[in-house]
Amino acid sequence: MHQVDKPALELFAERLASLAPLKADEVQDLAMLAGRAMQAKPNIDIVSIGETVDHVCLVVDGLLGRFGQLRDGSQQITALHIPGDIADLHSIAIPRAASAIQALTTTTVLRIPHAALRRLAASPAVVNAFWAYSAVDSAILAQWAINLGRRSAQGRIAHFFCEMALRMEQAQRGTRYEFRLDATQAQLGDALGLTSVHVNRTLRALRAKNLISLEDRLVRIPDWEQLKAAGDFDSLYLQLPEALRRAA
Amino acid sequence: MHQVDKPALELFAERLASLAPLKADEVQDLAMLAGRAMQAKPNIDIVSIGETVDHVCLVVDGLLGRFGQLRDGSQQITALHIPGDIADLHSIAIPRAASAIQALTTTTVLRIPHAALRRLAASPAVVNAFWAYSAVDSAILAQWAINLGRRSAQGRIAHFFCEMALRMEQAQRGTRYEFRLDATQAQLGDALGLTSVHVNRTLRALRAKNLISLEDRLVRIPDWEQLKAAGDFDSLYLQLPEALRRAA
DNA sequence: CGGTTAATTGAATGTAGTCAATGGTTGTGG
DNA sequence: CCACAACCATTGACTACATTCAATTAACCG
Repeated sequence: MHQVDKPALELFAERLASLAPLKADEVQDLAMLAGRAMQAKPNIDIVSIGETVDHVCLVVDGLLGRFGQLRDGSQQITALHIPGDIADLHSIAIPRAASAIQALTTTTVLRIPHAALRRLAASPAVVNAFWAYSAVDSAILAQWAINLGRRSAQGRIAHFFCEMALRMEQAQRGTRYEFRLDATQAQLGDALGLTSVHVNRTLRALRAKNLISLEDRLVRIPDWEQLKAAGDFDSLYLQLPEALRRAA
Repeated sequence: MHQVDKPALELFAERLASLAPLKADEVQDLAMLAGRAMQAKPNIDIVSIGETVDHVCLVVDGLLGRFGQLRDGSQQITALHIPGDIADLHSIAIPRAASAIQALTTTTVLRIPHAALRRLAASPAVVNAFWAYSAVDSAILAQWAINLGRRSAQGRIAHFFCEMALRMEQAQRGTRYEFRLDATQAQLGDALGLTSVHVNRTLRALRAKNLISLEDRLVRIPDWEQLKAAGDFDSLYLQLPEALRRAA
């Protein structure tokens, strides 16, 4: 029997509460938001660049990415979103999308209307929580940029896995030592600014050093401290709640 | 006689107003915010990673950068801020800094207390404008990541100059065809994820193609359309006001 | 006038990209 | 049930873009 995951919306509400003080009933209201569920297939825009949206995308199950596409056909993933994340909460503040959103694997998305969120945002505490959530998203993006700009392939992948490990743990989709990452090596390349070939070779090198093990999309981290060192990773930017921050 | 620039704080207030509807008196209040002015010298943290700040940094004159520093001493600039920008407005939502802030050249900074901004943020319209401002900052960061991850050195620099050109024009510090960028080639390298040597060679190549001309930190763009093409640049993400968007 | 900082150039090196081929797995329709 | 297609991971050989190391020149400053 498969254990039932905590509802994504509840995860989201709790994360907001961990970033800014919210009253119990505000958290309640957030966790009870309604929306339209949909299945998203890979390689199809859920949101396209330039589109003006009137809803946000909550990841219920699967993996969503924000994509920048180049004229020559290559693309760069600028953010990855796991269950409990809202991929474009900022669209409330700026409804015109500057980057596309696509699923990496078949993904269940809950589309929540801006209108509903704006109603809750009448409370100053809630707007502040929304803003703080966006700010963390932005801090993650800054680390992404540092990763792309200044780290070697091995360091990049190590840092990336460290981040995903902690986020997965926070989302209760595994632990930092073992979690499932449903992306192809080509998609990892798009996230890391590498080619799929080089991702493959670099993963092999990391496996050889016993920094990670990876079979069938299941990532295992035998020695957290060593991987952290290899990726020059510091979890500060994730703004983890006290409870999760131990030894992160 | 040097023409007097429009006050940075006024620029900031106007930009907020262009991102979200604000009442005239709200714009007034924003433009009259008080703070403590300071001179910032290059290579010294104005804000350090992990620090909890109680004020934001408005650039009055000069150039500020957000820095990520790596263990090995290399660093990646994740954002550049010109007069009229607040480099860390998000610190109101998340006071603990995830990246350092430094000046690239001697820079005049106005430190405005969070408390003063929070007072104005009592108005829902103002919080929304703050959030929207942060969201644009984040969209710029996403393009930065795309630049670092997927563009060639020439494309990167071309894209970067296009962005700075339009932002300078918006800040009334030059035009998109000619503006002053007070950064060394090593600093450009830190922004672009390249070494100073390669920045130098790539600039030479761009000059040879007549895409830019550059002497004494003055950037000239003889053919805007050509540079746009070289950098695969689309200004959408900058959310420019109607008036500036022509042919951008 | 040294001393520092920045730009520029050359030569050698190295990391990651490109092109290409193979094998494994899955899914599907005849 | 098998043949075929599609997708993904893996590997090899070659290439190319960017880094590293090093040296020179120019500009500026105390």
